[in-house]
Amino acid sequence: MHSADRNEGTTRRVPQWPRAMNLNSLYTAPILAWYEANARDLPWRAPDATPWGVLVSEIMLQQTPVSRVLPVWDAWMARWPTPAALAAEPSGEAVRAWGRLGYPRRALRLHESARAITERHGGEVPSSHADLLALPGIGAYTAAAVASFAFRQRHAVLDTNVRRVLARLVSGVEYPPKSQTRAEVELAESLLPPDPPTAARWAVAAMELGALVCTARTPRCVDCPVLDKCAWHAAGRPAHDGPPRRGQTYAGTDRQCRGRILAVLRDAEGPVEKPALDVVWSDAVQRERALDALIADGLVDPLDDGRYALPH
DNA sequence: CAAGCGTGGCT
DNA sequence: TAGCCAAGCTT
Repeated sequence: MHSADRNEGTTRRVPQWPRAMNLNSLYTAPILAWYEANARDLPWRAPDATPWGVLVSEIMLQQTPVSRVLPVWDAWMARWPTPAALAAEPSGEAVRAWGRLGYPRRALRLHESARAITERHGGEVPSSHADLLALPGIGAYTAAAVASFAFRQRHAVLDTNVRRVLARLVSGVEYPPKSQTRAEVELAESLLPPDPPTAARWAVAAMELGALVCTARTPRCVDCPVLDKCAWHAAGRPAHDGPPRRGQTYAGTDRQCRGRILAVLRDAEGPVEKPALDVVWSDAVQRERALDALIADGLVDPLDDGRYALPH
């Protein structure tokens, strides 16, 4: 059993034929058609969604399921319909509105981004990949996603869904490598339709296929529009070989402790006394370490009077 | 570059 | 049930 397309090295297959003739239309046409019929009706995909709404959704969706993002996104956009509206508030309000989405540093960075957009970009979300990438909390994926979804530009939008789809469809393996490779980026770029609006459509369609059909655990291959072209399916859907892919325990970690401390501050109307934080975690050493880290991260503000609050 | 960073639903 | 997993980023 040889993996035909493992590469990772120097031998990179460069398409010798014109872009419009290469693999891409083979995969893109059926997936685009599938998307037209099966796309979820998400508010940040609505025709009247703003670039700011798209940006907010992308940050919230980092490592977080759509179902949990929806209500928070709705409330967020109602309260802060523009970057300037959010920028005018203390960062602690962003952290509070973030609720239980998790990874609350995202809220802080989104607030920082709102201020940067207001100050450096006249209040308009920038459209260039480079300008987006320069904003805090925005990496390669999110910059490409916003440029593509909000501004209909042509970018390889390579998230966990797309990486998995391409791993199966083209490479014939169940899961992509643990960390993104150059080869994956080149593959994704080679599949991009030439026309920017179509490329943008393809980007969201490939993601949606990964989210709804080509899922990590139990793929619904019977519903797949490119099953007949899928290398993984053709190979008999071989199981992932190699070391287990993850393993993040949560109970008892600093993360859980941080979460409990921050929850107290989110749910409080104003500053709280130290004992109110102490009761949420019995191990004092770990608790103090977590609190110090929260302060260092800017998520908690230690007041002069000894109380604690969400940041300004 | 591997590790750290929340939370909850699903199997 | 206890992992596995979810539109990643930063250091």
